[in-house]
Amino acid sequence: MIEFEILKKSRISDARLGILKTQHGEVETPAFVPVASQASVKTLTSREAEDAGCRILIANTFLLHDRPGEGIVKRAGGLHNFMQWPRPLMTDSGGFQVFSLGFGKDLGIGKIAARNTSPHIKKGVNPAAVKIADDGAYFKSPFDGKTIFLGPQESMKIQGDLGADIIFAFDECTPPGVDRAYMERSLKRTHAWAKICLEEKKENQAIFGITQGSKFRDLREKSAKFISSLPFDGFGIGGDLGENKHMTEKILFWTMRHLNPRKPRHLLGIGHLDDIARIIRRGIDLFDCTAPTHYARNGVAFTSAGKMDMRKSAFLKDKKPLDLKCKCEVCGTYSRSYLSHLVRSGEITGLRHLTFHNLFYFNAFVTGIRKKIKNGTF
RNA sequence: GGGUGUGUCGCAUAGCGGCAAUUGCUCGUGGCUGUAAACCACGCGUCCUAACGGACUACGGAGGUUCGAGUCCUCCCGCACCCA
Repeated sequence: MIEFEILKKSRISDARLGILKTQHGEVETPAFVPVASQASVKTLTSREAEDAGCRILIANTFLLHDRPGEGIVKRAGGLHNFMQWPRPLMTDSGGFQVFSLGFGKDLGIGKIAARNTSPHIKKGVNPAAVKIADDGAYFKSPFDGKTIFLGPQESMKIQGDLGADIIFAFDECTPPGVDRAYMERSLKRTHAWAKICLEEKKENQAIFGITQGSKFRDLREKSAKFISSLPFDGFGIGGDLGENKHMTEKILFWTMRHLNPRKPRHLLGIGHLDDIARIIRRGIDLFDCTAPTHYARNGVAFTSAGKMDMRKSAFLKDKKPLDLKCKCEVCGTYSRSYLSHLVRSGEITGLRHLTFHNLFYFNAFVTGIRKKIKNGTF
């Protein structure tokens, strides 16, 4: 199981400094949780992920269930052994795929939608490739089209077999644009599933319950209160987060004060650089995001000088290191020119270098914030 | 010297006489927040238009046939292969 110790609370914000203790070691919080959906931080070895400062990763139930299947992982001795990652691990429940393979795919939107956010998704409407029912979600696999059913029981069984230190309850991650009636019904399901997850999960695993509610204040509050009333080991804040960052902050504000303050809070799927300070100030302890790894593979580096698109030919003539202030191996070794060349040539090593740097940069960024909380300036 | 092919927008390709012309790559621009993502979208002859759209110039070169030619014919040039 886990223990969560809060070492310090900020006086100038809701930020807190803590230590999350698991059977596979400790994580200083606030912490960034890099995404290793298919039991891999794409392009990196597990050792390299550690070298880039990663201390905890999150893998994905739906994807690992689809392939290779949790049985393979279980027989390998669990996820830690399978991927040779000795440190703490989380698994997401598959709830995100209810969204990403469903309305997310249909509408071409993310969790924070800049458009199409009027409440136009009505109760009873289902996305094309996911049918959401009271007992769970019927997915059409994006890989071979076969039907995959995932409900709270299934998710707990799979996550039990995968064997991460911390698992998440199975929820419906709603898209931006659900109307109130849709959200009310969805919340009933997510809450019912939360209780089932608590009953079904393995004893030696910690479980975080997930709050939902879209952008409806009373539903966000209701969900936070309900999930907090259950014996979860921590909380995930999920679902769509409004049409802009201002709304995201409001949603966080409505939610956070109803969550048991002694338990860790994980903001699911949010963590662009300009979000990180804000959400930590709101009291978030953990957050995962695909941005650093995903952008890296699309040629973009995050640096102290801002986002840098290494696909641009202009960088071919730039002999400076990627980030002049970064202490990572990549910045200490290679020029922008070389990295740009690798990216433009489609060399996989270029994607590795950017992934390594981006993770190092994100982790260092959060380490910097922890220091500031420690010395009282954050 | 003889024969058979073949030359299309940077490269590679498609193209029953109605075509600014297919597709892939390159190139350019934009996007990516619990990863369906080393991906996706758009653009890629020139000029005009806010836009629908329009005008010009284009399929090795020069002629020709035709209402109309990248597509057919003749000659020339380049390339490939085969026979001497």
